[in-house]
Amino acid sequence: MNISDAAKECSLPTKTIRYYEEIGLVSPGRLANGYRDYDEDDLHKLRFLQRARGLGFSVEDCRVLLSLYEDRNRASSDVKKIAKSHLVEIERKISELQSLRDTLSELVQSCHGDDRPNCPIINDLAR
Amino acid sequence: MNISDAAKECSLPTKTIRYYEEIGLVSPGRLANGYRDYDEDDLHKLRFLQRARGLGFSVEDCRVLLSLYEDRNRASSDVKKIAKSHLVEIERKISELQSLRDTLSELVQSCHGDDRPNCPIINDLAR
DNA sequence: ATAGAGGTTTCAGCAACTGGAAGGTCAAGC
DNA sequence: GCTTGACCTTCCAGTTGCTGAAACCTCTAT
Repeated sequence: MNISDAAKECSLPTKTIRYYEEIGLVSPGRLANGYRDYDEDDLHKLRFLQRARGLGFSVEDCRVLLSLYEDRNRASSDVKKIAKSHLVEIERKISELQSLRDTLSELVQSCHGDDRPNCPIINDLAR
Repeated sequence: MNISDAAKECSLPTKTIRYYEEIGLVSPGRLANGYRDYDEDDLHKLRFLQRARGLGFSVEDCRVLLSLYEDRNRASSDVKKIAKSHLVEIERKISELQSLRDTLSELVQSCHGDDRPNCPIINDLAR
């Protein structure tokens, strides 16, 4: 299967797929004309990457997850460890953003937003 | 005031301060020896940037906010518009992360995390 | 023969810094 | 006067995860 069909199949841009190859995540075979040729195994990995990235795992996490995915004997605790620490990261980000939102939304609400120059938002930033 | 004192004063790394100068956000004077020399005005701007970046405004937002900050006649609605759209962005990110967290936390919970190879997380990613 | 829709590589750029190298400057201590 | 160490300077490269564009090759259809 050529790259654009693989792209459709896995919901990834061709650019991204080539990039994943460049950094050693997927290595499709090549046809006589030099075109990349994706088999079922490659497609599986690409779908795996698409899902894992979609869940916010870093590319380096994905590299490890892929190798665990390919290792029929890995312990589920190895996978769980990565997922858990990613989860902690996500939760940290959420609460950080929530406190940002609270501060910012107070500022926005206190600003009348009219033609006059007085602005509590700017005042706060400049304080 | 030299750069490292300014850095302490504004809670910013010197590298960042030089970077802000490079992209035209702050332009301190120079001493005879070539050292940067920050006056109160520069420090105000740096503190402003520190706060605004801390609130998650992009550097380009900060550029606009700074110019509004310096414009004694700007309308508060100009500021409010930027802050509001930033707020929307933050709220979008929060709910995105929340749904990520929900999915991931289900997966993590369903994985027993022991020595055995069977792993619902990997299974899900590979599906 | 040619047009166009694919494919290939390589380089540059995005955001917002951060690290490091190579070198100039300054104050203190001997 | 000299050295040491802590500053300062500039410039270049790297980070993350792609994305755009240029220059070129290949295949298919007309």
